[in-house]
Amino acid sequence: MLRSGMVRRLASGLFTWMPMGWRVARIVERVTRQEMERIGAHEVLMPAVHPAELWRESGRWQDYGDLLLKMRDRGEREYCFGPTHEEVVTDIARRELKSYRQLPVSFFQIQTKFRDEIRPRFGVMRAREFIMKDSYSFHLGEDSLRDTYEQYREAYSRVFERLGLKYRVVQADSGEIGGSRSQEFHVLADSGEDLIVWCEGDDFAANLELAPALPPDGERVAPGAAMSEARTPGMRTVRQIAEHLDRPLEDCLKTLLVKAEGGGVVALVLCGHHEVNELKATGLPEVAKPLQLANAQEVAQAASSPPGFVGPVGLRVKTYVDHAAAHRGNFVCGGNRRDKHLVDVNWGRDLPEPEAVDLRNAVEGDRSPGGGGTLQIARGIEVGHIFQLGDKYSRSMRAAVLDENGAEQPMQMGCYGLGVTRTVAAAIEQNHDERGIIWPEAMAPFSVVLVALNIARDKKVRATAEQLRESLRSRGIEVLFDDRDASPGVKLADADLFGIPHRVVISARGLNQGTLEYKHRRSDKPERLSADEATEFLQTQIEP
RNA sequence: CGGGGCGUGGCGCAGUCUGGUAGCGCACCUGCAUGGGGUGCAGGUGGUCGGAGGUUCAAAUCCUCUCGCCCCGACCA
Repeated sequence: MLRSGMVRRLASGLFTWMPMGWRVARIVERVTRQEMERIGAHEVLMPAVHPAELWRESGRWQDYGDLLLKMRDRGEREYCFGPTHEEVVTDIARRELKSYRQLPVSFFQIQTKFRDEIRPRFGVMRAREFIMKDSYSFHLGEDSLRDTYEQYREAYSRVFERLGLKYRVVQADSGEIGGSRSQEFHVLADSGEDLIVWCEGDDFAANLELAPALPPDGERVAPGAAMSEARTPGMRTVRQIAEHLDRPLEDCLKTLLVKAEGGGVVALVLCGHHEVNELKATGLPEVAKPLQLANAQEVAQAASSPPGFVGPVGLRVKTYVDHAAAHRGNFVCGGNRRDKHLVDVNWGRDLPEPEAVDLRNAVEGDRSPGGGGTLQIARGIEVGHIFQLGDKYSRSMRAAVLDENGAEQPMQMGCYGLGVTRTVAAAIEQNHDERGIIWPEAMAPFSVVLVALNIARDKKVRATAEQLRESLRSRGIEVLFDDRDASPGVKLADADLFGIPHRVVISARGLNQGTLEYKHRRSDKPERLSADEATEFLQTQIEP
């Protein structure tokens, strides 16, 4: 949808913002800036290029990995193009902030960042160079940090509210930036890269990777028929097994062997229809980080069978069982022998009671951890992320103030990012149809588009259109005036593509009856408008 | 990083296997017609065939090297 001329690609992950797109980006900037100022944050502009020594101090010269674009100047000094500004702002803070009386304080900037993404995709959504509003706050004590964090959460909510986007705030993993509590802001869109989970009945909302999957309610079904062996030649996936044995997928347990910390393997058992959650799995003490599947050799050694036929019965490695799998009775699982599975297996009868833990991704319909009902899942695009960093950077970079007792205390820090350019892309992903973009009123590059048909030849059309344009402009309404000498089809199709909310068509046909035609981008039935009252009418359409 | 694919007028592609005058659609320019959902007819402009080297009488085409881009994958038995 960005082919509408909003941006043009220069190279992988690099885009030029063309006039129409840039207007929208500036609207996002403006709204964001206003909300930042409203909570008392101070705008600054930090360098885009940072000296290596600063990043070595925080340890992230290494930790940030290949995402960091590194470079040298003529004197062979090392630099990076800033992907984020914790180091720089902490350096400012430790020079400028000496007393608790200067706190709390927060700074923000709207800056171009660069992250050397492994694989830039989805156009501007995951560009390498992008514009971000980033803020940093400094505090004495965690209470103050929490207060400011709350203010930012509300400010961000107001930004997305004002832009007219459907969004959700979810609990998030703080990843490599570090720190404790963090939340993400997601614009809901089917093309989103992230899965987010929430419950309408309570205030639970989280990124899928963090959402707990609760144990099922009720009693486990009682054991039935005795355990038996089934032939399953060449069947390596639970789906094939379920179909072959005519059992529901939930009843077919899969056993994943993953590499263990310091060698060997660990077994993870899940229901066939569930997926392992990497964050949860690597949270187990024995499991190696990052999560890696065992290779065929390791599988053969541990289970005396090829991959695909591994099961928990008689398996002599450390085994963790997901709550849902531990709750099943009379289930199917691998037989630890080539082409064999076991049927009607029961915990406590055919093998010991399992060590049940939360291993899987939550699925739609699961019980909410908030207790208010069941979970819903949707795709989202992460457009904002707020963190309580604590003293991670202030300690490693020695940024401290004196408290009221004259004792030196590392400052508590928060950081808050909002992707300006990504928000533009996300808005389009959320609001479009087969004809093009449908901008929310607040984000539209123009409020009104005037489509003057046959303007090159029809003097009356031109005069009326120009008059209307001036009259709208004088009232501060942003107008896009299509005075091209192009066929009606072209002009109308472009008007739809650009997604400007209010469209007025001026044509000879209408003018003969003294009327213009008005249509909202979301509606499909045009209405007639007397030429004289057009300005008034548009103003009332736009104001509310 | 691994696998696959593609680089030929501004854009999208054919031509490459089998070496021999570089082509098509769209866009652009000119003229005429048309004028409410990407309009028609006619005539035009525009190409170091990604780059370098090699084979050959002759290279977009064959060989070697190189650069760029796109897609998929990076583990869920």
